[in-house]
Amino acid sequence: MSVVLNFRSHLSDLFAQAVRIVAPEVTEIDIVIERPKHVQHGDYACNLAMQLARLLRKAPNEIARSLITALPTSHVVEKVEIAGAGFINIFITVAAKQNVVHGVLRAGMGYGHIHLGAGRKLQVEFVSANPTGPLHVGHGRGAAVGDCLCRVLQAAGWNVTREFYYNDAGVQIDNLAISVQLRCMGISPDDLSWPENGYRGEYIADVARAYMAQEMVEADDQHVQASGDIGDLRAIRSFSVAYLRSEQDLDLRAFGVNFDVYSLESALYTDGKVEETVNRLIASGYTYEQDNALWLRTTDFGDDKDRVMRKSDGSYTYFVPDVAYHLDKWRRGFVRVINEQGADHHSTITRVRAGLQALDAGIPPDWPDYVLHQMVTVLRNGEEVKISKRAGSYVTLRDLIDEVGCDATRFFLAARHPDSQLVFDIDLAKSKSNENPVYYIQYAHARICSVLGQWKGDIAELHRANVSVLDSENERALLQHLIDYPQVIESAAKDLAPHLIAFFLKDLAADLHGYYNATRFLVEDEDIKLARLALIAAVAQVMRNGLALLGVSAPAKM
RNA sequence: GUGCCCGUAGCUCAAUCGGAUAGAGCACCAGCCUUCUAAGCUGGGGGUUACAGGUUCGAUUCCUGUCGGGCACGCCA
Repeated sequence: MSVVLNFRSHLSDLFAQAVRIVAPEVTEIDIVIERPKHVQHGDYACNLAMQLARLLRKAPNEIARSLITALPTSHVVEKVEIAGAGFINIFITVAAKQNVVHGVLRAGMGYGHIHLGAGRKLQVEFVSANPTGPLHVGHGRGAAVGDCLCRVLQAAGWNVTREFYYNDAGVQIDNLAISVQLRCMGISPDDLSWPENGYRGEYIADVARAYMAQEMVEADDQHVQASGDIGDLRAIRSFSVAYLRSEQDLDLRAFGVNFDVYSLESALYTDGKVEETVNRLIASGYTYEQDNALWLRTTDFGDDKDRVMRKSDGSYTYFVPDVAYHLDKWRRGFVRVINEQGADHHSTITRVRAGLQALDAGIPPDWPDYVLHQMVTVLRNGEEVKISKRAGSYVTLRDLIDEVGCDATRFFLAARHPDSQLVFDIDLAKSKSNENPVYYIQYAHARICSVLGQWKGDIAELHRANVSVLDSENERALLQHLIDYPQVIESAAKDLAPHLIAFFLKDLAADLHGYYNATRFLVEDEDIKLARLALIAAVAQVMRNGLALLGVSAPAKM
């Protein structure tokens, strides 16, 4: 008897065959196999009969009966029932469910990996903070969501590239260079001569000190030696950018986020890609000159007004290198690109897509994809920590990692739907108590490790456990969770919603704690003992796999 | 004013391309440690899914409007 690990796709296949017999004229129909909320509705449910009712002009119940008759037999199906308005409820045999324990133990770290992406090239661009200051909580959310998304998509079979884009060529960088230069000259933001657009944060003084001390900084691909020459704005500029990039890289590394590719806006200029993009846009006929500037008719592609490409001073707006950058992504062969950004950048979506359409390069109109996360507010001692752009003060990612820890910070930032505003309660994230979901999950894993450690047996023995004795309510619930795990990865990957992993793990941990309290594992009966240990070993494996997707550790002891 | 996102238990949040009786945690109440980690478990109360319509077998989910919160509306990024 073969072990079926993915019941949903197995059932989907069975129903597809049934449809070919019952309604051969219907060729295009989505077969939805869902998990009912209530146990009396079986393990899986199919609404096919209701979907077909209108097409076939027959009563759903009648269609359901025909479908069941036409359904090929399967050793994993215990029985099927018609219920409600025409749902077909499917009950899986207990033996098939119990076998998932062996499936998980055999697959190990690979359990839950699916082939949705089929090895296709996908790129996620995230964080992409300007090198003008330290990363703050908002960037942290982008880093956590983006990185977890990458891990989920990899588990779903995509060939994922993590990419960071530095806007190191615009007006903001000029402001940065001037701010550092002023600090080098001993002028502070309190001074009346401090420019309106200057950066006021204390970190600017750190950059200035390092520059004056002729320090050397390394940022990924470059080494920059400070000359200490106050008059050399270009030198100050490149040193400042390298310095802040290097700081950001350290923060990200401490956060467990590693990028495969760093792209620099400045490189798009030096490589001629910006110029090429401009020429192509002009050639496409969507541009025009007005008010001494060059415009792109983005309104032809759904924008609410046309956008300036080349300013009256001759330089380009940020949006031109953005288009050039995305054309480059397309040429690098990414079938799918996902840009994870703060929602305050949402207006760029229409613009970038419009620019790409104007290129007439065969790029799909809805390419690239976007995941936008909403704002993060930070709570300390029950009060909101206000950010002050004027004073340049805010809660940095580094502060959070130092104070709260990497695990809790990642979990809190990734465990909510990106679309909803997030309140980061520092005291809650720090608390080592039952209020903290991170520890709740990790504790479940540690408890299992502790039991397995006291057993002192060889894990390989568990592969031979007779799992047919696993039939209590707690055991059934845990088996079902193990079975659901690959499906959760599929949902998270399809919906670009990594927070689903966190909720799954909370549920799994709750069931494990319940089981732990209700059951003794190290009992006399060898069969029962091995079966129970095999089950919790499989649970621990899935917890490790799931936590790995969040980038959160799975400690064996707490 | 226009566009996008959000509105679910007192609080923080879920809800499987529209599915069957909307779920967790916290807080509150009552219990469980001489037995594998009590950072845990068991039970209890708590809802007109902001509001009003519409679409259909069926709506927290889709559409329209109203109210409330956030963000964006630059030749900044």
